[in-house]
Amino acid sequence: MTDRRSSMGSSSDDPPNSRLFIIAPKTLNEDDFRKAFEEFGNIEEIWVVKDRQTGDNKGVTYIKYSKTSEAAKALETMNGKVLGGAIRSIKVMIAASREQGSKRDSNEEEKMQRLFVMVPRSMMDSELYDYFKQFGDIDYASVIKDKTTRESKGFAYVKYLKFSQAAAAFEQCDRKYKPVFAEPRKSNMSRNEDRNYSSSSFDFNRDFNKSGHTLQSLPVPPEHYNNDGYTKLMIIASPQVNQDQLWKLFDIVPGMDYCQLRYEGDRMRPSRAIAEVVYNSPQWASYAKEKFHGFEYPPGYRLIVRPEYDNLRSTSYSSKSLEKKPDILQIAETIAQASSLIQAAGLSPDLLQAKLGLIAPSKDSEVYCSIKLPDVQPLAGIDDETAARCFIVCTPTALPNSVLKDIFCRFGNLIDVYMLNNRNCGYAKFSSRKSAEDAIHTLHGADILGTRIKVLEAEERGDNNRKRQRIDAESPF
DNA sequence: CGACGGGACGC
DNA sequence: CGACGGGACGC
Repeated sequence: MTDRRSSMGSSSDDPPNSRLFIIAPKTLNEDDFRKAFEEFGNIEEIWVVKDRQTGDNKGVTYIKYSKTSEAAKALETMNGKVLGGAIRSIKVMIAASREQGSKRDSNEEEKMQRLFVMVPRSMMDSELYDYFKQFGDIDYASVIKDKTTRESKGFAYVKYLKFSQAAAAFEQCDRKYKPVFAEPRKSNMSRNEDRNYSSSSFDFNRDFNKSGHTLQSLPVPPEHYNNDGYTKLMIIASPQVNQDQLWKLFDIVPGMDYCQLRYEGDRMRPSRAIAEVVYNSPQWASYAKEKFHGFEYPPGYRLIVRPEYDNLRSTSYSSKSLEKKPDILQIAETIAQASSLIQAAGLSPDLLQAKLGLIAPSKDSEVYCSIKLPDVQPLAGIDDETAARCFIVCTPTALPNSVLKDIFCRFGNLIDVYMLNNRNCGYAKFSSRKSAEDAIHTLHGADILGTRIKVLEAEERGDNNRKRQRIDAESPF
């Protein structure tokens, strides 16, 4: 049952793109094809299609190779060639799957030249390029990133100029990349409005947990800016945020009247923080909404900011806001501050903290982490192998990836860090044993953003591990 | 007290 | 121009 041929048959597309579809003069027979195509690799089958009744050659032939790269070389060399004294040349293509039949999609070539690969979340485009260029001429190498945070999603596209180059990468790249041939990008179909912007569908858990896909990306028409007249905002934030922090954050925008915060849920372990923030003018209120909605504070946790309409003031604000309005320079500076804050959301929490130092100077690092952290260090090189792994446990719940990365990179040589799906444990991979040991030594038992983390040496993966405790218990002392 | 991931592109 | 046959029971 481990024999994949038994269920697939040699005419299937396994490995992918290893079967040729050939249009050729009807005079050519199987031997003609064999002679011409055997030099490119191991041919599993040649099938010259004949009419069921008459037995006539239909001018269509399939050739199945063992390897994708063999089919690639054969295609690139033989397409357009004339075989065995025939008049017309042959046309060589990659056969579509049997299910797909004869229909072909628009981006035919892209399907053969582009790979979809898994990469460590630390990998950047340039590193991806530098690794994959050894297999051929790269059209582009692109790590997919979250739209708003710019964090890597952990996968990437690599497109080559030739099928044979993509095939070489597909077969020879390190298996940790788990390469597959990429599905062609969806062509100009009907522009689907797949996002649901209904404003009543705020879901705290969704917006809290999901990275990068919040209502924040909603395009807001400029007219919306001042029209509503609201001056009060409702904020939903991580329960780790306190009133002082939130006050200082929203006070960046001029004209804040007050900020009041309460917690929801268990008193000892609140589920979220809810705040009301009131500005002395609708302009600043909507400006603040614009800037802070979706902003990561603390890093990894997006604020949800929405207008509150219950308390609309008429026009009484106007005189007040006029008299309190700072001068132009001051406004410009403040906006610049706020903007750099917003941009910093995509950067490391370390850098973000530096920015936040402007407004919450003293104990911000203690909010972030209970211990003194080393400085941020560069990640491991792209060819570095994993030398040691840490096993991580977060209580009560997993930390966001951006935070994990920031914490664990500080010991140097970090390859990747991730939590297992829907669990509070995960792994950090290092290319240096010392780095892993340092991380364990420093981070074990630390408190990060209100989350207690354990950092242990990871057990060898795979086989059932004997329990150490038992052995320890048996040994005297 | 938790143990081995994940998969689709801003036009 | 141009899209899918034939093989066959062993442990």
